Amino acid sequence: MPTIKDVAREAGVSIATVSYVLNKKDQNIPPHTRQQVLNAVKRVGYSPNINGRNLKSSQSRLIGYAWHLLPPDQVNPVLDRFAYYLAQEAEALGYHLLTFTYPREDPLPVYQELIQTGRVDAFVIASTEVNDPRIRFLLDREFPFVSFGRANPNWQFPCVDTDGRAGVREAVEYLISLGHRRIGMIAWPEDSISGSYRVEGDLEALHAHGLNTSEDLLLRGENNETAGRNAVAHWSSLPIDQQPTAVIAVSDLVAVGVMHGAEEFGFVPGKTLSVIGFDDMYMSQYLRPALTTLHQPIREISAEIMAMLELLLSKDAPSEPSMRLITPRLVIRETASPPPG
Amino acid sequence: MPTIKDVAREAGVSIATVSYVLNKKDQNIPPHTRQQVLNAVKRVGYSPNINGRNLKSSQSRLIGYAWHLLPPDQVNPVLDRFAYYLAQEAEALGYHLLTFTYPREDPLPVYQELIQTGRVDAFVIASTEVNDPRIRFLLDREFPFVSFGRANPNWQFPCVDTDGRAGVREAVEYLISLGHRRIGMIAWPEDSISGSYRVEGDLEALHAHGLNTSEDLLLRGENNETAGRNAVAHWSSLPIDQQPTAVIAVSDLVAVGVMHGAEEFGFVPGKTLSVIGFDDMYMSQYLRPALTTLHQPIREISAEIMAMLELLLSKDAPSEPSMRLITPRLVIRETASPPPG
DNA sequence: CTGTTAGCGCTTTCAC
DNA sequence: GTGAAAGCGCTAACAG
Repeated sequence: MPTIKDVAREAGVSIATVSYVLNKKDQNIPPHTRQQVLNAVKRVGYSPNINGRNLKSSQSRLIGYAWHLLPPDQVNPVLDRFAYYLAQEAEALGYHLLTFTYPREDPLPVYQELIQTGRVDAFVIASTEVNDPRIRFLLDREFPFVSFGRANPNWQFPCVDTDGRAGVREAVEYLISLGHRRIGMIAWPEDSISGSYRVEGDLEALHAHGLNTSEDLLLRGENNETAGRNAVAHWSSLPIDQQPTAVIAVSDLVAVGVMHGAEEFGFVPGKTLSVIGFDDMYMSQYLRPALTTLHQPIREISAEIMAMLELLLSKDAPSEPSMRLITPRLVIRETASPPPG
Repeated sequence: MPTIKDVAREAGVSIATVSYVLNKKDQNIPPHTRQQVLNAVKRVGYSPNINGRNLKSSQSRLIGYAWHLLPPDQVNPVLDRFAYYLAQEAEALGYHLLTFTYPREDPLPVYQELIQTGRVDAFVIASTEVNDPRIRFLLDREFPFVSFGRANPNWQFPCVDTDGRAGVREAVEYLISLGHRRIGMIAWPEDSISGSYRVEGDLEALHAHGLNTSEDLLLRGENNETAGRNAVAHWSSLPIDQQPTAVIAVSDLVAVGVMHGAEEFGFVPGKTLSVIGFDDMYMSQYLRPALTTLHQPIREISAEIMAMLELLLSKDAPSEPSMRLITPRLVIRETASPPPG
């Protein structure tokens, strides 16, 4: 690979001059010399070596993003798209994404190593949990990062998240407008942070309309198909006038379980039992009936995150850490209709 | 961040000595000095800066992997797991994965740039196509890479692939053993390379048992749900004694379409119309009935690819480019049973 | 306007 | 056994 020296020799100038024209500094290079250099660059096929540049400027122009493979080969259908868009946005700003993995029980050493060796200039954190140790760790070290997802309302850090509360509120309002009066929800365990916001949205809308929010209507489970089926099993055991006619599932995956459970227990999904999911995962459009769901605005989130990151990385005096909530979009397909009767 | 100088000062030795003990060269460092250095390293919290190291050794210890977002937000359910395992394997060998994107119509400039700037030491190529221009490009420049997927039988390059032919052959044999005699297949368009191997496996098994391979049984379409439904629509219009009793779908996504189409046209998926898919995507286990499918051995493939890459990157005289085929595993669930009657 | 030069952090050859 | 020093490719302060 040609270096700056080759170009200098070829153009008959010094390496400094080459660097100047390439970095378009305010140095007044006369057009003639500049052209000479540019020609030489083209002739020898030169691009600045990024390692040399990085060493000099002590940066890496790499953003670390940790991948999360959930227990058994499970991939979060939202996060894979997220990573793609993140990479794309990063590239637009002259960065690249370094994707890495870590043992679920012990993330910190990996982050530590990446920082210490100067591998990355910043991180994007996803799949946050309550009091996420990674966020605490980075905050303590004042290492730049932006998170997709909240972790602790008392910590100040730059963060973008889906507004699950507003999304679910809208979904419930929609069901109410369809005529539903008993609306169930299947949530994640109480320690799930994004799950909690979604539940809040549910309760808010229900309260606003003076509807029943009894315990029987709010069930919880892990993020899998079984959780949905179990919930329907439970509801079908209730007296008929206490059974919900519509359900909000905390994720599309759970919604799939609801649809299966519905069939199993004598409901007609989308007819005698309406369902609304959350995520809009790729398969959801192909389910029968096609799933009405809240679309996670992944693309906007990625863009927003990278914009924040750029700000952090560019200005020396980082402004107040801000938090941006982005409202999911209700995608109306076939699983929500007026209640029977 | 502390540098090697800080350690040297702290330990009262020269930077060379520090480097020697850290790189465990055969230099005979007496245990006492070595310990002194190690203590100093710990005390100042030092890790070698990777940019310095990279510049010196003119490498980056980064593997480039291009992401592929198919048309409308579609993510290949296999490739996201692939990327995860690839990252994991790379890390085990002291590399990291740099994930990048490129415009579908014009990949080369992005690869070119990554090479020229010294950003990556090698590439892993996935989603290969016939005569894949990226492979031709890298071959011409003698830049190290390993591909997941074949491209041209006349080109010599290191490559790992799923043995679609063997997999489909096994699936068809299985259907035959169940008693099926008319077995259809839904393939991708003829220019799909991995699709062609899967078709070969189908035809081989059919021929071996002297079964019908008429044109009506081999249908083609894009990689989506519609392709599966269209195929069933076509078959249901055939005289009953020409309709297949079982179908091999070239992917799980297509298989989903078959299941929907089956219901729509009066078949019972898994009963009056057996279906076997390909991929074992995450959702397949949750379909009703659960999809019998060929599991892509993604983990093994990633490991094999990284092993090949390491060989390429380590030895100066790269051995013969080899090709490894890995046979998918038939995962028997609920969509294949003996034919009716 | 342009060139000389120092130095980013590291590895490694060559001397002592 | 250990250290001095060169140099990887680049940027930028400083001369001239």
